Amino acid sequence: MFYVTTAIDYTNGSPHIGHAYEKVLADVLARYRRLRGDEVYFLTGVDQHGQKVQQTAEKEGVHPATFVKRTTKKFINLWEKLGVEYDGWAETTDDRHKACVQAILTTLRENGQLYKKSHSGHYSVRQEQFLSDRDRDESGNFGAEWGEVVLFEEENWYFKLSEHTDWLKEFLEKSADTVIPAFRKNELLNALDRNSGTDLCVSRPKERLRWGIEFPFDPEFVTYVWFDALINYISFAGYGGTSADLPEFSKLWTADERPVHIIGKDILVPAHGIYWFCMLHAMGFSDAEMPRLLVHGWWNIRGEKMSKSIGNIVDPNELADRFGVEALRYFLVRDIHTGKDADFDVERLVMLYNTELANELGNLCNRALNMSQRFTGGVISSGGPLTDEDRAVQTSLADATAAYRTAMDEFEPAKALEAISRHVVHCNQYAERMKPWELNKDPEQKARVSTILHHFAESVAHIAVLISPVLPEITGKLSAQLNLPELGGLKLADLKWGIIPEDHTIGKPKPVFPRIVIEEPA
RNA sequence: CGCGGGAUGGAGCAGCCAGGUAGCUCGUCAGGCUCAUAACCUGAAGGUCGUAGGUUCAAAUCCUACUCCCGCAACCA
Repeated sequence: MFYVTTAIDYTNGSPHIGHAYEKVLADVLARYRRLRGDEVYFLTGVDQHGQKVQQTAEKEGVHPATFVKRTTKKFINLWEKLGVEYDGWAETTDDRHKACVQAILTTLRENGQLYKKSHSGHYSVRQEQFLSDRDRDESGNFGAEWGEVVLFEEENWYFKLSEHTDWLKEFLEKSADTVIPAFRKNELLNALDRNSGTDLCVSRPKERLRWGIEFPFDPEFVTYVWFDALINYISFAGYGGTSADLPEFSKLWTADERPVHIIGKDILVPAHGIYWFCMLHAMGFSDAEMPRLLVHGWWNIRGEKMSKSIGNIVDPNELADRFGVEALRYFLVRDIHTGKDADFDVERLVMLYNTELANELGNLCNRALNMSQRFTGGVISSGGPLTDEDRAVQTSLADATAAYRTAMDEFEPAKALEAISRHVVHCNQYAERMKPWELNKDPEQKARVSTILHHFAESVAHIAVLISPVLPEITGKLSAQLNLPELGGLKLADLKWGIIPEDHTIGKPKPVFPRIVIEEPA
C-alpha cells in the first residue's frame, strides 16, 4: 500500500498556486502508483483550528466554525476543479479526529510523556509563543516582528520532546531516504543540535484560545495547533481503530512501504522534522514505521517570494479558467524539479503547453491518426517486415517508458514528462524520415505505409497511458479517438509493444490540445 | 564566524551525491517539408560551467578560500 498525504492547508485564506502545486504533485504521484498497479491511499485536507483562524473569524464577526466551513469549501472546490482525487479528507474539526487526538493525549500522559508546569516570561501575542533570550535582537530587545510582547506567568502542558531528540538524531543520521531531497536532512540535523534540551508546550489555556481540541483530562486547556494538525496523518488513517468508516490503520501504515508526507520546505523544521517524528516515537512507532518526508520547494513570482503584502499571489482558479486544467497541471509538475524552487511565469505556462503538448504531442497524435484515416481507411495493421528505423522507434519507446518509471519512482514528474517528450520528438523525426505521405503515392508501398502508421498508433496509445497521472482527461480523449476504450484500464506492466490489435480500426482525429493563443496587446 | 539554497551560451533550467568529449526548452539565423493544431524536420551561431587556489592522468562535478543573489518578521506551500 502506498499511503501518501499532503500537508493540510490552513483555512485562514484562499488557496494559491503553492497549495495547488502540492496537491497536484501528490495527485500525480498517487495516480502513477495506481498505474503501477499498487494499492494507493491518498489523504489530504485542511487544518482548521488555532489562534489565527479564531482571530480572522472574529474580525469578520462570525463563529470560527462558520468561517472555517467557508474557507474549507474553497479548497474542496479547487481540488475538484483541478482533478485532484483523494481517498480521504482530513478536517481537524472532525469528531473522529478530535477523539483520536484526545486518546493520544491521554495515552501520552499515562506513559509519562506529558507534564504540567508553570512558565513565566515574555510572550508574543502574535506568535502565540513564549520567547527566550535567543529571540532578542542585538540590542537585547524583542524586535517588531514579535508584535506585542507581554510578561506573564502561565501553566501549560508540555510534551517531553527532549527525551526523543537523541533517538531522532541517530535515526536521521543513519537513514538515507527519510528526508527527500537529501540536503534538507542536513538542515534538519543542524536544527536538532540547536533545539535539543527543550520540551514542547502542547497546550493553550482556554482564556487565550478557545478554538481547539480540549484536553480530555484538563478541560481548561486546548491543544496546540501543530500537535493537533500533525495527528491528522494517523487519525484519518484509522489509528486507534475507533471509527468504522475510516481505513484499517495497519493496512495503510506499514513498514514495507513507508507512508510519504508531501510538505513544503517551510514546515520541515521544526514541525514535521522534529515534532512529528518525536511524537510518533513517543507513541511507540518503530524506526521502520517512520514516515518519509518529501519536501518540495516554492513557486516564486519573478524571482520574488509570493506574498499577500506584495500582492503577487497567483490564483490557481483563474489560471485554470483561463488556460485550462490540463495546461495548469502540466506546468505545475513540468517546470519545477521536486525539492527546488522555481519561478512562476504565465508565459512559460503557455509556452510549455503550446510546444510540448499542442505542437509536439498533440500534433503527433493528430497527424498520425489523420494519415491512418486517409491512407489505410483507419485500419491499423503491422504491415511488412521491420526496418532499423522501426526498431529504433520501439527502442525509443521502451527507453522512454523506463526513464519515465525511474523518474516517477524518484518523485520527479518533470523528468518523467521529459522522457515522454523525447519519444514524441523521436516519432516526429521518424515521420520526416519515412515520409509516409510520399510512400502512399506508390501502391507497391502499401504494406510499408501500414507498418509506419502502426508505429505511430502504438506510440500514441502508450503515451496516452503514460501521461494519465498528469493529464487524466487526455487518456480518455485519446483512447476514444483510437477507438480503444480499454486503454484507461491498462497498468504500466501492460505497456508492451502490440497493445493495438491487428487490423484494429481507429476513430477520427480531433486536436486534444488546442493551442493557446494570447492576443498581443498592440 | 547564525542556517540553508543558488551562480552553467540572450532567457529559464538539467548535469554535481557515485570526476572522463557541456545537455535540454525557449529565443536568434539559414534551409527543408506539406500527413498535421501557421504545426513538423534539418543545420548554424552562441558557454574560459561566479572568482582564486588545490587534489587528480583528467574537475561544471571533489577540497579550501572568497564574491554576488535569494529565503529565514507578518500574509505564507
